[in-house]
Amino acid sequence: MNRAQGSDFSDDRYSISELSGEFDVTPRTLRWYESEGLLSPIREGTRRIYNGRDRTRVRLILRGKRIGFTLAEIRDIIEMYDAAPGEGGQLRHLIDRIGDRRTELQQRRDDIERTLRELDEVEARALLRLSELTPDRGF
Amino acid sequence: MNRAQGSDFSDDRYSISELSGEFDVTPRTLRWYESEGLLSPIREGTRRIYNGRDRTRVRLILRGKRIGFTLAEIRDIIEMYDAAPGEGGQLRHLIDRIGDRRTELQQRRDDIERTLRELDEVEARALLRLSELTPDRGF
DNA sequence: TCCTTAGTTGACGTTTACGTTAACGGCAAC
DNA sequence: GTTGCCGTTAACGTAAACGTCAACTAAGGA
Repeated sequence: MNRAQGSDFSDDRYSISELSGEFDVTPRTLRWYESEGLLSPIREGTRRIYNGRDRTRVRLILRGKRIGFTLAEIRDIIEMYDAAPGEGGQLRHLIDRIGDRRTELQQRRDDIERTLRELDEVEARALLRLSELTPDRGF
Repeated sequence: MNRAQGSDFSDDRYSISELSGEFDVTPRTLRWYESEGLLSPIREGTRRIYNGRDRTRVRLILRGKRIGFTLAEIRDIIEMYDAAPGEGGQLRHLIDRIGDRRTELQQRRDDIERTLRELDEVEARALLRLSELTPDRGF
């Protein structure tokens, strides 16, 4: 297997400014995510050291934000990602939670596609009016 | 054309409690949307009277919120919907704005689909572990 | 040794999108 | 005429997600 290359290796080391620089967020933001239980960098003395797993999580967090989830929801989703094997009841519960999130996500996706189609219409009308305004002189 | 039926008729009349009840938001929320320039019900004395157009807008607003837009962004989008015919420059500007929003929406949709696929994987692993836990006794 | 750089912990400030009283107005019913 | 009921404005409160200092520390160079 091919070392590094942005894959999720736990022994990669990033300072807070490296990681915040890479994702274009402030250090404050990463500290906030940590205080909300979304990241848990190890400490070296007093300083935070992030690893590849933290880096992956930051990516997931930012994607979650783009989708419109709150940090609490994002935490909930990420926790499902690395849920321990667990016993039967827990597994069934996990599967239920996944189902709920899937329903939400599908709803959002449908909302987005409806909006996209509406924008298509608005654009089509605008293009039509534009073509009426600037008659085609056949160049 | 077929009267009423929830279509966008401007002479439909709704009180604030009717409209808020229908969409399961509080009156305060509708007043807030008005203060932010998203709704503009007429007044009868001091009371607000909403019409079919307002009703449609509430639907659009709530959909925008589900997608994760702020009210300012939603206002921006809705304003594009009923942009006046306009002259050439304005039309071209409108078309640019539509392009920007489309890019955003597509990005969000992609984020959603990535997340959906990840949840599928998590679910598949959970189902597998579950099946290992509860051996199929062939009933 | 002193300086710079990078990082730390508070703690208060800010924006968004409402929630929550408070105090009042109008009108129909009793 | 007063009791509800629905509505109004005004104003302060709140949760989320950071921004923005301030004051301090620790490590590494010149």
